[in-house]
Amino acid sequence: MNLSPPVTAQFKPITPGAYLSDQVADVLAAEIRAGRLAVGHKLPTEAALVDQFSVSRTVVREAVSRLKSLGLVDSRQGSGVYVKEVGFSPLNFDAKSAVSKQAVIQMVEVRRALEAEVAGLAAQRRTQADIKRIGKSIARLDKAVQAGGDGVDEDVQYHRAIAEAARNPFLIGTLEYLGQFLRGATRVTRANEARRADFARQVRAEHDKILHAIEAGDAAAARKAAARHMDNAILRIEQADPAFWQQAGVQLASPLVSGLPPRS
Amino acid sequence: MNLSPPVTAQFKPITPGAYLSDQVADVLAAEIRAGRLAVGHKLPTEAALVDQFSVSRTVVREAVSRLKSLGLVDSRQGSGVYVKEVGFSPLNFDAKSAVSKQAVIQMVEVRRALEAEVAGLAAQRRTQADIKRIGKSIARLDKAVQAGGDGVDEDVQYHRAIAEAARNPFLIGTLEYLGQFLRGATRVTRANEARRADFARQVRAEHDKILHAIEAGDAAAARKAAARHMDNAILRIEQADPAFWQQAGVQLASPLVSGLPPRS
DNA sequence: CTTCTTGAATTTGTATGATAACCTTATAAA
DNA sequence: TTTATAAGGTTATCATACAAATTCAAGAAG
Repeated sequence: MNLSPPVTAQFKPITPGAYLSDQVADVLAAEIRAGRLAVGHKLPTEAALVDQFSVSRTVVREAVSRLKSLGLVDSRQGSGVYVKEVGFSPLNFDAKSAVSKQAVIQMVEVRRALEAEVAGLAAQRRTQADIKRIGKSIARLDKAVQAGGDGVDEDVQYHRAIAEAARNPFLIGTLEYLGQFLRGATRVTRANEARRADFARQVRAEHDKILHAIEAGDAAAARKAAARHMDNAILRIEQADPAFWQQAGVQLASPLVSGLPPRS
Repeated sequence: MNLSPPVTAQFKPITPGAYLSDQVADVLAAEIRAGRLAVGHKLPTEAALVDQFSVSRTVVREAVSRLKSLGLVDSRQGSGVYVKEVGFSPLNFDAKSAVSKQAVIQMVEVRRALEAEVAGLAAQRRTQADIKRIGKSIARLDKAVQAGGDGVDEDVQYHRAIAEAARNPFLIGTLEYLGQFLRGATRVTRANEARRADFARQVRAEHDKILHAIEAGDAAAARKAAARHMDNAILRIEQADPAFWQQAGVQLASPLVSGLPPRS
């Protein structure tokens, strides 16, 4: 019957001092990565782990919970916790890369490809509700701009609304990932636009053009409009305040003091 | 005094059906990523969260525990839970996604966008050395096919050679990331191609067309050819052996590369 | 003998209460 | 002003109980 668990002996010093759940989670994660708990196999039951580690069930459960969020295991109520097919190495650009102008432009090149695809798919798959959402997001952007805001958040919302119309979670995910790095640059370029009414009008026109192409179901036009929008974004970045590319570097390069929370 | 917490109102439907801790963790993670819980700020206390979500403290603690392992927060006993300086959260598609036909097609849609961009940029930026490398990779692919191999590795090399000509490390990185998930599907489609000489010829012609457009410096043609190549890939996937979509899960195991977020 | 049902045992999910360890703040004392 | 001390708040851990889902074996039905 008990053919699965390699019976992980008693692997534990578990010293007090550090959090117990951390220690248990680390030990279990190490066991899995070392292959001593092979994929598909069942972990010892919570009760067994409680015994082996001499900790409470609370600690064991929190540890397992963390393994779950690390993607190392899956739990099935009534059955057990199983080692998952170990995931793929995640995509993780160097955060420092995000601060050079060249890197930002390169990332926008990636985004240009994705935004064009998203717009094209959205044109093919959009519903009336999608159109409405996108239109509303443009309205919100206008409102924010007129109120004197930079409209960064609204701009993100606008692009997200289009992405959702494309019905492709991987496109959405990848774009959001890129968005993390481009947020700073977006803020600068939008601030730039705010200073120049012609820029603002141009951006507004670009947004409208994309929406209309999507509404018309014209995938080719939507792709072209979205790509154009990103091309212009690159131009606007290149014209942005050069000072940004210094100060931003400093701000992001500062060694984070993950220890203490800021006293505001 | 209580100047920090943005008092996250009551943000919750929390429907039963899925695990409560998952839902709470998702909501909190979304709040943080959306910036409504700014960095350095303190999360509501466990007691407050219990009230707001109407769940037990067990659930809240497991949810917070998962946020910790995601690197979104840090907790300090006796003080509270604080939103951490969010490093950029890596892109990490669910590995399970790689085995459904629909998901694979959606990923190829992402890849279509990127391959088109890559081809276009390569056409603009290629050097003679690039052309030579790409041509060689095609030759290697031919050789592998004639030798009876599936040519998966050579196919990857071919696409990588083009990507390098685009001179954009982020494009390369994103494509390689996707490649992890699509490797299994690629193997099947190529096996499919190997069985049908007309398919093999078609693929070979597509590869040549991309290369020639890049060589000619015709970005538009290169984009179109690459997109076409991916469109056909989707068609070939749809015609692939349906049995694959059941068994596929088994062979996806890959050596994991310490995907753990840095621990303090 | 095979197949299906049923029910007990197992296992994870959730709820609740209690205690310990640690932190923050206010107050009192020097 | 500075330092101690006390009080309360907050997270960490432990313990217990029940709910929900699964597993498995015994037994009934064919």
